[in-house]
Amino acid sequence: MTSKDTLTAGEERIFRPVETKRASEAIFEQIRDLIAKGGLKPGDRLPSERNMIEMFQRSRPTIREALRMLERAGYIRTVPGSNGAIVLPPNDKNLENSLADALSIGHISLDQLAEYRTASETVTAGWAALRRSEEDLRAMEQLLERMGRHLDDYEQYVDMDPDFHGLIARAAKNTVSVIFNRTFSKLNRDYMTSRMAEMDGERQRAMTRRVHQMHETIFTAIKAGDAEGASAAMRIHLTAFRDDLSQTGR
Amino acid sequence: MTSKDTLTAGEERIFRPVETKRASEAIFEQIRDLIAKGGLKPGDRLPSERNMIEMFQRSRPTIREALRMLERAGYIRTVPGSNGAIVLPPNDKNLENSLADALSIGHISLDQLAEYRTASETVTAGWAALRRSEEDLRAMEQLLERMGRHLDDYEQYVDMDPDFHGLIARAAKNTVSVIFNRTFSKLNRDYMTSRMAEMDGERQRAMTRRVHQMHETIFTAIKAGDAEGASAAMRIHLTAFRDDLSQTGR
DNA sequence: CGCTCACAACTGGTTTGACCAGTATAACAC
DNA sequence: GTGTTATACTGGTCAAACCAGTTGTGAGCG
Repeated sequence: MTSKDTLTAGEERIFRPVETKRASEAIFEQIRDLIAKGGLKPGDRLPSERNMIEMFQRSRPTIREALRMLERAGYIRTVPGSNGAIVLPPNDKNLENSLADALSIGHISLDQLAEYRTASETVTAGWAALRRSEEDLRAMEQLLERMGRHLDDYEQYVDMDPDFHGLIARAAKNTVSVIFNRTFSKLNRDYMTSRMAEMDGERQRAMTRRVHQMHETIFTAIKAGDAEGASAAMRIHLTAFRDDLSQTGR
Repeated sequence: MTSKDTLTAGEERIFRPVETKRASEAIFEQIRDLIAKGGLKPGDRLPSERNMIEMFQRSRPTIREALRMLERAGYIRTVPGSNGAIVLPPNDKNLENSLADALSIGHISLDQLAEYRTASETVTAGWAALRRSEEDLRAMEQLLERMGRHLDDYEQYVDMDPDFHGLIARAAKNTVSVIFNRTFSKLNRDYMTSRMAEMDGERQRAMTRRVHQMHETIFTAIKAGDAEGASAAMRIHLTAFRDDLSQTGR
C-alpha cells in the first residue's frame, strides 16, 4: 500500500498467467493439434528434421525439442535412419501409465478409484441401454455365452470381464467412457485377480457365478433398452463386487 | 520355413525389443528416477543446464531434450533466468496433461466430452453434498460472492467458473473427480469463451446471471447436504449451459 | 548505517555448422 | 533376374556463440 504506483505481490485474481511460448512448445502444439484433428493419421510420417527447419523456420535443436515432447506424449515414434518420425495410433498407454503412476505415488487411493469407476460405469451402462446397436448386442451375447462356459475357471472368467465392460462402453457410444473404462479395467485387474487368488475354490466358483448372473442381468436390461435397469444393475454389480473382494480380508 | 538356419521375420514372441537408449532418454530416466525415489523433492532445483553439461558429460542440446521430456511428463518446470528447473509436486499437471492429450488424440467430439462431463460432475456434486467440510463451504461461499460482483463482465465470470467447479470436486473428496474436473475445464474453456464472445452484450449478461443462479442453487443444496438436489441442480446447470451455447448458431 | 541502483555474472532460449553412424535407394556389376 | 556397392539421405550429438532476461553484488548515496 505504501508503494507508489507499482503493483505489489499477492495481488487479487486480476491477471491470468501469461504464457510465454517457447518455440519448441509452439511447434509441439502445432503438430499435436494436427494429429488430433486427423490431419496426420497413424502411420503417417512427419517430414525429416532438416525439412522441418525450413517449414518452421527454426533451428534443428529447437525442432528436436518439440519432437522429444511429442514422443513423450505418445504421439510419435522416431527411429534413426528411417525417414521421418512415425505417427502412432491413438493409444491409451500414456493415460494408463500416468494414472498408474499417480496410484503408486499414493495420490489416488484404490477406494477412490473404485468409487469413481462405479459411478462412471453406472452412467455408461445407462447410455448403452439407449444406444446399443444390434451389432453391440450380438457381441455382448456372444461374449457372455463364452464366459458362461468358464464359470469354473475364474482366471479365464476374470480375463474376459474387462471385455464385457468394454463392450458396454462401446455400446454407450461415448469415447470418453471407452477410454476411461479401459484404464479402470487395467488398473483393477491385477488387484482383482490377486484378491480372488486368495479365496478357496468354493468361494471362487460362487463368486464367479454371482458375477455372471449380474452380467446377464445387465445385458438383459441393455437389450431391453431399459436405461434405469441397466444403470441400477451395473451399480449393484460393481458395489457388490467391491464388497465381495474387500471381505477377503485386509 | 525354407530358410536354412537364420531367423525369419514375423518371429514368435521370443525376443524382447531391444532398447537402444538415446542419451537424452538416459538422462531423463536418471532424473525421473531420482525424483520418484525422493532424492529430489518438490520445490528443489535442478542444476543449471551448463552445470549439467559437466555432470552428465553431454552437450547442452542433449540435456535440453531431456529437460523437455521431464517437463512434458510433468516432473519439472523451467523458467528463464531463474536458476535451474524446479521440481514440481507429483500429480499436479502431469495427469491432466496426459489426460488432455489422450482425450484429444482419441478423436473425441465436444459433444461426447460435454456429455461425459455432465455425468461426471453430476455425480461429483452429489458426493460433495455428503462430504463437504466447513472449509469447503467457506471457500465456495467466498468465491460465489466474488463471482456475484462480476455479473456484467462475462469474461471475468467465465474465468472463475472452473474454480467453482473445482471447489465442488475438492469437496467431493475424490481425487479422480478433481483431476478429471480440471481436465474437462481446461478442454472446455477456450470453446466456452469463444462461443460467448459471439453473443451480444444483452445475451451475455442474461446468460451470466442464469449461470450464477444455478451456481447458487447448487451451493445451497451442497450446503444443506442434499445430494439428490445437488446432483439434479448440477445436471440442469450443465445441460442448460450446453443448450445455451449451442443455440449461438452453427 | 541502511537503502538504492547500476553493473556484472549468471540463466534459459536459440542459432549455426559440423561430424558420426546408421538406413534407404538406386545404380551397378554379375 | 540377383547381389553388391555408392551415395545421399536420416537421426543423434557436439561445440561455440549470441540474445534477452534474471539475480546478486557492491558502490555510492542519503
